[in-house]
Amino acid sequence: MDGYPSLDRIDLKILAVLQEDGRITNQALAEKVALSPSACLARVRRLEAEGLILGYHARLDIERIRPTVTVYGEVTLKSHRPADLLTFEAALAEIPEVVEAAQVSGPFDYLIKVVSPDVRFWGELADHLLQEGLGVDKIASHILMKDAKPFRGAPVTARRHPGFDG
Amino acid sequence: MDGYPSLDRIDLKILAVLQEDGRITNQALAEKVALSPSACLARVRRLEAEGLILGYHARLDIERIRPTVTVYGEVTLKSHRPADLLTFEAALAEIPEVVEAAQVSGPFDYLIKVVSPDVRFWGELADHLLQEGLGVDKIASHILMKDAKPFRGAPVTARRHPGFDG
DNA sequence: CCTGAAATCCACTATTG
DNA sequence: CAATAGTGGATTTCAGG
Repeated sequence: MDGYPSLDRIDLKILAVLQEDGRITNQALAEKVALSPSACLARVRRLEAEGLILGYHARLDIERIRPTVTVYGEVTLKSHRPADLLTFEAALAEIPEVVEAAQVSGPFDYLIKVVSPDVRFWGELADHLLQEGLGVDKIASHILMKDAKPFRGAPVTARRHPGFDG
Repeated sequence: MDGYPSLDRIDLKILAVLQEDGRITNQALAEKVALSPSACLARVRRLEAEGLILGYHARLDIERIRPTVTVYGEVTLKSHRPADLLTFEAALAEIPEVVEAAQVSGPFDYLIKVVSPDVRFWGELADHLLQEGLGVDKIASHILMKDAKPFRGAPVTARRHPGFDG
């Protein structure tokens, strides 16, 4: 459990810019953060090596690529022993349609996001999760009706108080 | 409401590769899909223009950049008139800590994901959402304990049946 | 729609401050 | 740690099929 790496204003700016435009050229990035290209590239490589940048990805409009039903599942397990949690997580890792999974506090244990071709597929997937000795007690599901705010990144710098003024 | 664009095997491969590695060079991409660099680039530009590729982003480990508490909020509105939904969604769009929001079916109306510096911030944000004439009835929240499977993209091609064999 | 060539631009590595 | 300059390689455009 080590602390936070020491990041100066330039590092944070680089992270913010790359999160917004992952394909910006190093030259343009260097200009935005007021650094020479070589110094900028060295910082980017350092941020990658430190694991603060985990990867670069194209964001796709999957619903326009093929028919899709996205479902959020609230999964409750029968047991909360660490080994059982890991077994369940390992199973999720093997299912490509489970695109995201979070262990959460509250009345259920995991919130999972599933991108399936139709509702039947989700039904079969839920059945599998309930049957295959994964210790799943129950699953409540919510179908995504509208992607009101697609994920585009988290704020790199924290505000102290929320506000609707920005 | 138009149908799906006609995408051949190469287009789907390009989308899959770029989703996995958004910073791959056009040359390497062209090689992977067995096309010349110029033909490959033309396809990528077409996919971008058609809106199937919405953007490119670095994926950051925000929890290692700064202290973070991620919360899922289940938001119930008082009214479900389209105008009220849009008002609420517009408010969410203005709050950078709300990193994702989905309108869903079921006993609540929106599932929102919030990245806040601490729990107090989330409390204040929830209070604001409940007070400011946005028509919010109630919010149930779940704190993220462990990011069991971070989002890295959705499968570009659909399977017919789920299975744990891959 | 593709290929292939030509020109521009960029990434990356010394080298130096 | 950062700036500068140079080279190899990539991006991008365009002519041609």
